[in-house]
Amino acid sequence: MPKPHMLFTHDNKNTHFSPERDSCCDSGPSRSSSPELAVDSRFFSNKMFQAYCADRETEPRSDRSPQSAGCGGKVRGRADLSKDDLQDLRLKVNSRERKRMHDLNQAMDGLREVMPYAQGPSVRKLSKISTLLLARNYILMLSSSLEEMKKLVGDVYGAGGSARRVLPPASSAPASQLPLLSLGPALHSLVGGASQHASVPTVAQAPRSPPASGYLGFHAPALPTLIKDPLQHLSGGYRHFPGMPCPCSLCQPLPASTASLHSLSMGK
DNA sequence: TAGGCCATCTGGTCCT
DNA sequence: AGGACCAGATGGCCTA
Repeated sequence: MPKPHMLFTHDNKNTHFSPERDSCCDSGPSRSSSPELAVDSRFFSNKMFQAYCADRETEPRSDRSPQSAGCGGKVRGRADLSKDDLQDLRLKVNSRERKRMHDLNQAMDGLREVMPYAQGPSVRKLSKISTLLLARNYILMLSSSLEEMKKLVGDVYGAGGSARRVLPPASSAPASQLPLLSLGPALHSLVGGASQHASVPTVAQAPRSPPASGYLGFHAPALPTLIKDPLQHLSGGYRHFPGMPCPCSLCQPLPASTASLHSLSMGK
């Protein structure tokens, strides 16, 4: 016997049926990371949908005032609402919550798009937690690179050199092409499993690389699954990006200035 | 088959 | 009062 709310869902990975979709407050699917909401014909023949319909049909509708039903203004307290009205309210709330989560997923997709990680149909999508952790390290790395760049420019100008002819404009290089000095280990540990679909063969990690938890900047208990096996990335490949410095630990040693950043703990 | 990840529902809380 | 936000619960899909 499924929970009541489960009557409204069907195969949430591939197809969805949501009675709430009829709500006037629904603004339509906004999700890109999850399947579009669609009515699956199979649902109309299964027991879940029949149970849902039977449930609604058996409810008395005479007490359904036009003011309290649907998205109309509510004039009664929640305790005074009929069963039908409560259900309508519940569907409305569910619809809003679903849309909110879809928007959140869309933002997550937007974040994935700007992450220096191989993307494509054959590559498994980064999980949410991996995306967030990777994004954090990416920001730290970019900040560190920027500081180093400033220091370098300062040194060059301080020495009276002709930096203008040597150094490209700061804005000429996209952020994704800045040196990924310390992102490699984090990438390896975060996407070790996901990158198994990548075409690049497995690479061995340099022995100097610190444990993944240290690079990720979070403590082990916070994410036991991700760091369950710090060397898990050894079994996965990493896709090198053309025209982009390789972030993997083999190609890029970890500078001290960046390493210090990774000792920061991630606050909750 | 267990575990990870996810979408969804739900009730509570806070804010406008 | 209504909406946003959050966390817990639940069940489905996928992978090792």
